[in-house]
Amino acid sequence: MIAIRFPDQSVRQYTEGTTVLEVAQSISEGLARNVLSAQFNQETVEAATPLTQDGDLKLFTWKDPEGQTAFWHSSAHILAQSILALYPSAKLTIGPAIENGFYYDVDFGETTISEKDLAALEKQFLTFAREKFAFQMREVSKADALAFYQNENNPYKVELIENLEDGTISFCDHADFTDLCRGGHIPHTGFVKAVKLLNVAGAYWRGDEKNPQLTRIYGVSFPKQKELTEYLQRVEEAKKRDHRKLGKELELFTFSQKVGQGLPLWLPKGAALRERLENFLKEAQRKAGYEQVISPHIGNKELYVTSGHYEKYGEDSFQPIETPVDGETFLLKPMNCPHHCEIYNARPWSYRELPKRYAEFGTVYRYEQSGELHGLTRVRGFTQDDAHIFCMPNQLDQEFKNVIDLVLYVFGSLGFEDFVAQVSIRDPKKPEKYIGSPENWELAEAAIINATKDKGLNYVIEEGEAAFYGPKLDFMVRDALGRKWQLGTIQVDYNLPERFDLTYKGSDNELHRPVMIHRAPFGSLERFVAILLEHTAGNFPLWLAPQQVSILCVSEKHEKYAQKVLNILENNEIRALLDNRNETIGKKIRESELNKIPFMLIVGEQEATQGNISVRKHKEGDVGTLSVENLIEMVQQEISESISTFEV
RNA sequence: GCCGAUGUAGCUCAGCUGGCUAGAGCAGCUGAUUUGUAAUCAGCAGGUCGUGGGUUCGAGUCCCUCCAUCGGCUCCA
Repeated sequence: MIAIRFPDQSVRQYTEGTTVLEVAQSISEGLARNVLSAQFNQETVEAATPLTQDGDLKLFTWKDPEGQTAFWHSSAHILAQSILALYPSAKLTIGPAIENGFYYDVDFGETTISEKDLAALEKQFLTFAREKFAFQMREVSKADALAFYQNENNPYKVELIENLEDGTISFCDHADFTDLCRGGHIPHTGFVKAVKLLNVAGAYWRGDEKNPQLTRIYGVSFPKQKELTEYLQRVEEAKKRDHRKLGKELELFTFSQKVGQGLPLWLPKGAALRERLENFLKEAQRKAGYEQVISPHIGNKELYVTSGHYEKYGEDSFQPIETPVDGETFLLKPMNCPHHCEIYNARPWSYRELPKRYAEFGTVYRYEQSGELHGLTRVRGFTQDDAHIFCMPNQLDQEFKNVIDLVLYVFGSLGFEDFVAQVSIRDPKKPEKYIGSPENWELAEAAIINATKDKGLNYVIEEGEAAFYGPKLDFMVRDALGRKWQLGTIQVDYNLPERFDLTYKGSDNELHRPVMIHRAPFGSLERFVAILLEHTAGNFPLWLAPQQVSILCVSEKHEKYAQKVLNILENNEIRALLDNRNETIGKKIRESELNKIPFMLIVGEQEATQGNISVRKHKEGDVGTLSVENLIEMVQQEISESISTFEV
């Protein structure tokens, strides 16, 4: 007999060799029907796995992330089987479960696969799924595994197996289909009742641009048709919050082919919104001891040679600007740091004067590859809410933590609670990507991790995500479709101070090297506005709304009174607009609602005589008749509730 | 940059396998109407069908080039 302990700490006895599924059956038939996968003593096991020793067992259903992973992983197997059924000469590579579904990377040789081909694959997929083929794991020797794929003439699987240890290799069979696999399947294919193959994309073998490009087929599957329908509806809903769509509808920004791709044009409402964000941050930074500086949009090539940016990005940048006579070379400013280093270098500093905190809304230009441009989130010209802090090494920890506070204040004020703090460090396998000494890198990485820990932030460490000059703490936020974007960033840099020979005179009367913190709470105004749009669906907090109030005249007769109301609001710093067009009140309300204007004031005969206004709130409807003074209080109250001041 | 898809009026879209002067709604303009909580009515105007080439008696429709956009990959100082 073996003793199996469950997550609720209860223990049951079973005969040795009882399978996971049988254990589930002993608890309830319903559970047994729904078990997708399991964990035994921290290891992933399958429903058919016999248990041969005492241990902890966790059973996963569709409600558990582990259950979904097994479900989608298994779906990838069915997809691969379907691909081979329809394209016998296709070569399979890898096909994992992902956050929302699964994919399979396939070398189709000369055949091109397009989205038109997915319907046939889906049909084949469901045919196989309905057969209820059981997934069965088996151990294979490395030699046998290699022989199997050499026989299939599949160099990709051969390469994968060559990198595996003999004795750790397993295959998974279902029906007559076999795949190299570590395990973690649902009991049989019949659990998959609905599938949608979403799109095809090119993906480089092993994620390396130099390797051949494979065809990736993305899909998502569910235990019930209804869940698939709901999923697709959610995606459709999310698309309505696409910042590109909202930006156009709300007249915030636009793009022009004549101006150039990736170069946003801010319309008046968008520019005003952006200006308010800038002022909001400027005010907080003023309190936090920052000083505003201004630097030009171009810089001498030597500046970027010194910083190391030229060597790293020169070839892939906008190409140099040559002057007509002197033969000098300038570059469009791709980042502000070198300029700020030279501002620091404008005079000698005493340790008594540090830290220096130079802030600038600096517009920079980067030649992003055309395929990478994406609305406002990835552009070729954008404005960073940049600042550089020059401090003594013993001030680094406190300065870094102060910046964390500032970023958290900014995120909190704008409702970004769902961020991931990501510590971006070097890729240990690619030291050639980074400048500076390993000792300084270790100092910088330790500084970030310690400060982040001390602040009690939950964080994840991502290797290979550091900047070439230093590690970062990045604040990642998702867009409407769940894609992650870096907004806020804080970076520790020991390298640029050396390259620019930055110094301060210490109490010992010797010259010392300051440490530099690069930081941008928004990241860039463009990307921040984009993500803010997707989060709010254009319903900005009142203090940010391009237009806070619209005054709607019932008829042109009441225009004079409406004008008076408008003047009072404007005198109280409320952004209001008068709609005195010859249209019905219903139409004016409809348009104000569509424009997501927070307050609508209906002004007609009654209001003009009584000297009050009828108030309607966006998405909420009629809130009754108020005096103008009460309305002003209401607006001011809502503003002060939605934004707090920054306390140092 | 690479893989796949898309591109018709300011916006959202229709236009079947190539065949009359390319359609609709909204927005715009003109006029009527002077309106009470999500679209008043009528009329008018608006398109070199992304660009350049080709096939054809004939191209919005088929083929190629380029450009832009969308979904991925790679990249992101």
